Amino acid sequence: MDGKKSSGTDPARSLALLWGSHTKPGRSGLTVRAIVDAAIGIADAEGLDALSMRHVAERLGVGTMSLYTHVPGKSELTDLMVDRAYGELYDDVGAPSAQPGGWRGAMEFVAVRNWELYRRHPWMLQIITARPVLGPNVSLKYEAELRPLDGIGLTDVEMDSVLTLILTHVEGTARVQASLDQVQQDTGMSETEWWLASAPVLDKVMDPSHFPVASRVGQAAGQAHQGASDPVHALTFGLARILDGVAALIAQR
Amino acid sequence: MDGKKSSGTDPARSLALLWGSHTKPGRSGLTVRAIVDAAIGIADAEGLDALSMRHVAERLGVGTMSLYTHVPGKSELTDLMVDRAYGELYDDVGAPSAQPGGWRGAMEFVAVRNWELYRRHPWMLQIITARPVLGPNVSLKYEAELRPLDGIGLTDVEMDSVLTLILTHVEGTARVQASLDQVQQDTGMSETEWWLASAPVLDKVMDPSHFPVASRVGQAAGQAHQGASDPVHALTFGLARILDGVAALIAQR
DNA sequence: CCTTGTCCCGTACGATGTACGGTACAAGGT
DNA sequence: ACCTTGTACCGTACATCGTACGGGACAAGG
Repeated sequence: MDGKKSSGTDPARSLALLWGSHTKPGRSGLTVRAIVDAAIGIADAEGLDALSMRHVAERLGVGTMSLYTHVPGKSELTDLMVDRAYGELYDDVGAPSAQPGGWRGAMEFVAVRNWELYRRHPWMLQIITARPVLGPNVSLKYEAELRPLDGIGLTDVEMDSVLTLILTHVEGTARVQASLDQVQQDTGMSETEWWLASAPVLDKVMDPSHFPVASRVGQAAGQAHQGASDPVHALTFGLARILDGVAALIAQR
Repeated sequence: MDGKKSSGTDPARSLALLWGSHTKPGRSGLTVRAIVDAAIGIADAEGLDALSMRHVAERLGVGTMSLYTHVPGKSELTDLMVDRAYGELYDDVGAPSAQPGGWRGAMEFVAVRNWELYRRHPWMLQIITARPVLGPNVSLKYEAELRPLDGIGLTDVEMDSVLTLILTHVEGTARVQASLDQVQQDTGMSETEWWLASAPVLDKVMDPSHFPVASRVGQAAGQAHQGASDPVHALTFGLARILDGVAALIAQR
């Protein structure tokens, strides 16, 4: 669910680029690595909307079209950015499984690490929705995150399902968090400010008697979270329920 | 996590538009309702990327800039589209709570209905990531989905948390499904075709001994799902775990 | 009949990704 | 040492986007 096609029509080309060497310089010293890092810098600082080929080229001091010598197009560039960013996740493939607290502790570690990564690079959430980027770092991440689930009574397919469930949950809540940050940055209004500006209009236009449960619960939740939504709470609450559910699955064997 | 700012800087204006009358025609017969419906038609048929103001105007046989008389900008238009689409969800506010199977049956019903809605209008997933669209239909949806959770031993805040958890899960899996469909449409390759095209390159470039668990589990999952991922399975598996977790929360009271 | 306000919309501007073709450099063969 | 060939670089151009601006035309109130 990103914008245009998420990658060129040729998977072989994309894969070769992802797994190939990114440090071989052209005659002006330009490398794939440098392009990707510049792009990540821009996306981190100014958001994915500000990421344009012209902008990247300008930052590198090269002509815009020179980028196309090293990267087939923008979608391949964003794929490269995603794989590179996922490389920040774990120092070691064994990091999650080395965590205390068994599989549950490991999965909480995985969730937190992913959450923090998405907070650092919120633009990732606008890209990864499409077909997974099968790069080297993504593969390593998959291995690292599966290992703690191995040998605890789940089938291979269930291991994949559980991991997918947890990662989908983290992505979903991180997406909400990122959106809140973005709206706040765009409008200059904090979550509570925006809510305060909306409240009088809502009161005038919306009759609470038509929404008895919604208005009661919305009031309580709004008060508790100091805003329309609290992604951090959603993350931890949801993760606890999910892990309880997985534990139940394991126990019933 | 959509593109630009998700709505104008003025919440009051957006809310007034959402809750206002959409059927009052201008002197050429143009209405907000007609604009929104035309936009939805385009997004359904050609995707959100094909949705442009020019395109909408052309379909309605009016000048492009005439749209701006009725709608402040494109982001407000997409907000209107979302609220309108959510109106399709339930015929009656009591529909979910009238479902058999208690709260669990009701929540399964809610999940399936949302899932089907997103399959019908996949473009919604590219919009709703930002701050919730506080329109009339969204409010009604919130009420309808909260009711089955009322009076089953959850606090008000927990009711909101549980619903958020379920909806986030459905959105996340629906997003994957939508992405798969989009990639398939863009490239003309089915999931399995794409995988077959990638496999030889991956074999050459990726050493399975470095990813023992990942390659074993990936193999098993790929075989079971006939592709890199199976969103329908992810939806049902995840929902079962989540509801088990919620049941555990209720039971421990 | 004139004034005023509102609706309609043509033109224009600054973006975007990238196709195309030209230029200039580095390496290999003689 | 010179020529050939391939490839890296990049300037220009095009189609597309959202929408700011201002002018023209119609409806209603005085």
